[in-house]
Amino acid sequence: MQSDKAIAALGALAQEHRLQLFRLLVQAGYDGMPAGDLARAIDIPNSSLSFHLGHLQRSGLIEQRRSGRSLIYSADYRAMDRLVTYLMENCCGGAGCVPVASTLEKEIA
Amino acid sequence: MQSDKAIAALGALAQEHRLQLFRLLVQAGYDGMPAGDLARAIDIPNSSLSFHLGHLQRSGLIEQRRSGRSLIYSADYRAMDRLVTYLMENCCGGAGCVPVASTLEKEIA
DNA sequence: ACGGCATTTCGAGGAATCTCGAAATAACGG
DNA sequence: CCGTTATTTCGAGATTCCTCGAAATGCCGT
Repeated sequence: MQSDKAIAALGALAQEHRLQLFRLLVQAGYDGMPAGDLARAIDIPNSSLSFHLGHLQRSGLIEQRRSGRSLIYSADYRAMDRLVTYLMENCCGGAGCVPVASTLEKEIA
Repeated sequence: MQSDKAIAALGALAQEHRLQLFRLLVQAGYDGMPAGDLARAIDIPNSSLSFHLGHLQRSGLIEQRRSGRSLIYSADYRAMDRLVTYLMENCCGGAGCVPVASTLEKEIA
């Protein structure tokens, strides 16, 4: 994952309503949830909801499909996987969130 | 970790310069780096650098200590660990969003 | 084709973010 | 003390973000 993609994903999650939405969709699993249910669940106007869903979608974290007159949103687990992997590899010093071995030994010594 | 802390950390990393800074500090290990070196490394004015370092620090991702006339910044690996843990527990459907983790550890070993 | 339901797009206002020069603070050496 | 170096704070301008009502779009049942 390139850092600009990571920034887009981080920015998408760095907002109260969007993080709430994404967590709901993660819980909902592959089936996802229709927009209406989401709006009701977090109690915001439809237009605001749509703005945030669009943001999450543009960042690649969620997907959209149609079912009748409802649009169903679902989390893209692979995108989230790529983000977490990016963070672990680039922002955690390699193995888990622990600095690289050399500096770690220095700290312990 | 509560979601408002997670949002602060995500927002702090969701910016080109700040992500760059944090990655540099992760690489630098516990020793960290002085502000001047950071400004030179990513080529931005000192006042902008200070703005972003302040942001990262307020979000809890980095720490500051003084050494002579230099201020040394270093990554707080535990904060990053908490963020990644939060994402895995709340945004990855429970059972780990990162099947590659095992292969990563293999590479390091 | 028409009416109604689910959702998005548009537009505008207000808030927050980013940038950067200039002035202020802190620490060292002489 | 004074000058120099390292860094932060202040202030203003430009840009982006968030919100939400009103209008538009898409789909379905009749």
